Amino acid sequence: MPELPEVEVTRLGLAPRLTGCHVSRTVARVPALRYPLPAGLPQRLQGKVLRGITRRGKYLLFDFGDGHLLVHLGMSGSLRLTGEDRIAEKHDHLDIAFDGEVLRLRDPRRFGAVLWLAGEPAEHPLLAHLGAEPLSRDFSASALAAALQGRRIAIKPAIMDSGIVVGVGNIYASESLFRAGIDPRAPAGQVSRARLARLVPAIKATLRSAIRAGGSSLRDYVSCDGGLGDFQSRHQVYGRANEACRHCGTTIRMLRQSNRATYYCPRCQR
DNA sequence: ATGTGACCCTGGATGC
DNA sequence: TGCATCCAGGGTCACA
Repeated sequence: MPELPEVEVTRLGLAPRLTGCHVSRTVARVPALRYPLPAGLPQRLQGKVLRGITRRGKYLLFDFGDGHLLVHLGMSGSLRLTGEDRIAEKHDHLDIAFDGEVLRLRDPRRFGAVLWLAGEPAEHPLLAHLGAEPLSRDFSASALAAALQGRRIAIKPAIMDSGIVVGVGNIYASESLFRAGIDPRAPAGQVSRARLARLVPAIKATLRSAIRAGGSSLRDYVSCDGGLGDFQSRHQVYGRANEACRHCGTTIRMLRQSNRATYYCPRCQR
């Protein structure tokens, strides 16, 4: 489920509940997700105070003062708050108890990651080469134009390249290109400046509106087993192959780019 | 350097 | 009902 909006909704839900709380217990139930879990994590976290939660791309960073716990939710991960007595279910891989509330990581496909970062997070190999934050001022038409200069890759996989811009996953890449009226197959380096000047705000607007949609179910999300917001009901093209474009009625098409499904309206996106 | 495809893993949907 | 097949929101890696 998680693209950037889902990760941000998770952060917004957890931060006010957990910031300033002490770790009373940590339980790891699997040795590894994508990577081995940090050795001695329970001992390391014991008694530590959580200073805050930040996000870089789809990575969450839990600041414990002398280091950060990095969490990535992969394709199927979720973080929920639950009671101390709630029994862990299948795929509940990690619990961190904070003064009575338990932060629980569930990830059926185990594509997620949990790492301990002792140093400056931005210098960690997983984070050091990441591109612009899409919701920051740094992500502008001119910055995107510079990053795409001379690139022959199609624009859709280009905006999913985390070295260019982070957090634009498969759903929101298709949705943003629809919103901007750009053909997903267009060579990235040849998309005009005027079109990039539409695409950048389209990405920002798509992500922000998804965050707001997730935000509407925020309390449920954090307190029980998680509604995911209703953004999917607003999808213009994603998952709508052979259905009518909501704007012009043309049949939505699906194709594969870099082994990922791309959805687009051949009339609205040229 | 750049772009593409295989792959990590499990579960749900679909079809026979 | 059971079984096989395909597909999935991410990211890394090997290779052309």
